[in-house]
Amino acid sequence: MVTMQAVAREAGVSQSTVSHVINRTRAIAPETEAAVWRAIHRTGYVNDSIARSLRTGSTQTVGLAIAAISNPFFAEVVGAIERQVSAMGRTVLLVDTHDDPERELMAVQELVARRCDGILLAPSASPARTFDLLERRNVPTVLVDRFADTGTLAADSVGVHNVEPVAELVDHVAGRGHTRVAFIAGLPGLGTSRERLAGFELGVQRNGLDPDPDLVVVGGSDEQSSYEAASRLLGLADPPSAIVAGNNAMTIGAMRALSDLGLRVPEDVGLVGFDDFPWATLFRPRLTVVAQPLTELGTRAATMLHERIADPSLPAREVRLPATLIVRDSAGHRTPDAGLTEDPSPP
Amino acid sequence: MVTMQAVAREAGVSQSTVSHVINRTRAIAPETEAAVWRAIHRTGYVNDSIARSLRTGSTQTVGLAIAAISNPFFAEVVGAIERQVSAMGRTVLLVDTHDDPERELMAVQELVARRCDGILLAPSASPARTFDLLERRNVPTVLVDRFADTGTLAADSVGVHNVEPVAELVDHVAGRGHTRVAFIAGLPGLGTSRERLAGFELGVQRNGLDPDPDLVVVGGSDEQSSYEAASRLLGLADPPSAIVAGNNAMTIGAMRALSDLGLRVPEDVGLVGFDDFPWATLFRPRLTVVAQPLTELGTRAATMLHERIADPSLPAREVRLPATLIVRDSAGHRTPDAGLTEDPSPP
DNA sequence: CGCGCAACCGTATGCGCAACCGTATGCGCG
DNA sequence: CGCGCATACGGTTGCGCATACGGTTGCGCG
Repeated sequence: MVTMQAVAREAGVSQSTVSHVINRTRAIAPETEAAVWRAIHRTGYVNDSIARSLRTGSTQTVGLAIAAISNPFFAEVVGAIERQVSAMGRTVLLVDTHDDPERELMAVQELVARRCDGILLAPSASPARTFDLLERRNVPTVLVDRFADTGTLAADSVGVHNVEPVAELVDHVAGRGHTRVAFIAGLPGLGTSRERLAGFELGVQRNGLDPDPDLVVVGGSDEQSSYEAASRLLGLADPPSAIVAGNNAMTIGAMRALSDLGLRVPEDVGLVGFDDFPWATLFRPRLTVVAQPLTELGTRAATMLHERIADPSLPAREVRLPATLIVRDSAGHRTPDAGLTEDPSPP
Repeated sequence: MVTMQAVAREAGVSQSTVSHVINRTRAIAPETEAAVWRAIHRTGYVNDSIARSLRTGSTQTVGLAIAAISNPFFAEVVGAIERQVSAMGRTVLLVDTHDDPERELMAVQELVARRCDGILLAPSASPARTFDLLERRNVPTVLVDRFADTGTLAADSVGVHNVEPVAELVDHVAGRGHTRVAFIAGLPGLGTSRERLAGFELGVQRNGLDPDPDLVVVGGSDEQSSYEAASRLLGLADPPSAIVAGNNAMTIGAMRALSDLGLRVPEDVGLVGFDDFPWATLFRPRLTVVAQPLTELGTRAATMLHERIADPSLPAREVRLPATLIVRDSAGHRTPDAGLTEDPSPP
């Protein structure tokens, strides 16, 4: 272990001078500084941030607690977060909550124990105890993607508008002539699930569609349970003519179910969903979806956390980014409507 | 900040007893232990791992240095790594190398400074200085995805076979009747680029295809430069009738180029690539590709690092996982061949 | 020539913890 | 009764660093 002591000995100065050279924290004679740098390079010294952290109380670290890192949706957000956090001089500690309140609590505990300067969290369905911990330990916190009732915890939130975009998805489907439209909802309790369901109900209402409660099923936010939900939907005595799915995995699940049932999209059943896909234009059918600004989501979250770390007394802020409807082919062609974003990619 | 001291005071014992209770590191009288735990819960104490790390010299942390976290390929690997690392009681520190030797060095320096117990690295094209650092600091290292000459650094490597699978890709294309087959190669210097190019050349040779050097172009491993490479290829006086792309992003780039040129796949030009896609079966055309076992890649890498941390004197090991050809439609239908994995998904 | 002040540098301390070492107590046994 | 040993616990140190504080120069100026 090459320590500052060793460098100091090598350079013929005291350990404190080495520290000051490294941190530019007081005036140093040019020759002295040069000697120190030379010694640093000769010895291959790397400043030990563990010791530094213990001393300063700051780890220059940000905790990122999310579920399903392998979901391409989160992947892009994570990428943007890493970029921004690192640009602001910190490092990302990555933990997976697996969308389970218990594991979320443990994950955040881990981050707290590691003295992260702040935490980026995509909260699970029951984040109360996690919020408790965060508040007791005064950890600057920013919620990503999902909104939640933070109680007395002063945390910022960054996400997209969910209600209106899903309603617009329903508008679009209705405009294509569908009247019995179903919704595959996400994991109950999640902010996004709640809001998107509300958006669906708003859309059903304002388009005068069939409000049959049988048309709303819980998809559990993942592909498998959505597959089952869609199968159930299509098994109804009076099945829907179109389906709205609450996120990307559920859209795929529904897609597979339709395919296994020998149903074509959009000829037999319309299918639209929340979340766009990388390379979505290569899909057949080309899915009509609501797309989120993933990169901005990550960047904004990181920036806001940065600000909150700098001033923890900041009032809680809520940022809603726009989610935009991307019209492609999967809702059918019956009544081409106008005024919407048409995807410019090749057929 | 509630420290061990505070807990000790609260419980009426010494700080050292609190430490021993927490770490189960010596016998404690049941009542004493209970009192300590009670004090811990009352005060909301969380063991400070910064201080512990300084003392023990182990951070229970693993550094993960890769490029382009937002690439779905790496996303799945990262997910698997996080799962495995966390299962083995450590936390992941995430840094992005951006595939640039300079930034890679800084990223690894960062990880070393944070005293990671070990490092998982997807090496850039010129990793020599990074390897130097790793060796000087004796950091247990495992290379992921890309193989590289580690010199005197005793690092393990985990990746897939590249040569034979790419050659099989060429076999397949040749079997479909193509004779002028082009290759879009990845960033020069990357182990994967080198090996896949070798695989292509092997395939060209053993199938007696046109060895025209103009048919091999550098795609830079990303979508944009592959787009340009593919455009150049199709602008040739005697253009290829099929293209093999070196990774997923380059396959997409080529796809877009063909599409913009008004060329259909596979009718006008055949296109196959390395790396499968999530939801690849929804693509039209359904791409024939070589798929990597991403989850196993991550899991194995994490496990091997674990073992190397436990015993740093382990000899360097190299693990090659199988990459399997998944035949779909994108190379054309001229001569259906047999004996290969047929993708079972719906047309 | 000597004082003051700036420029430069070293000494010493403590961050919170694990672990070494030492002490106290109780108990069995010769 | 006293020795030896096991059990239970506390005091103390030092991990590597940042930083408060103090010391030592050297130089300008009256």
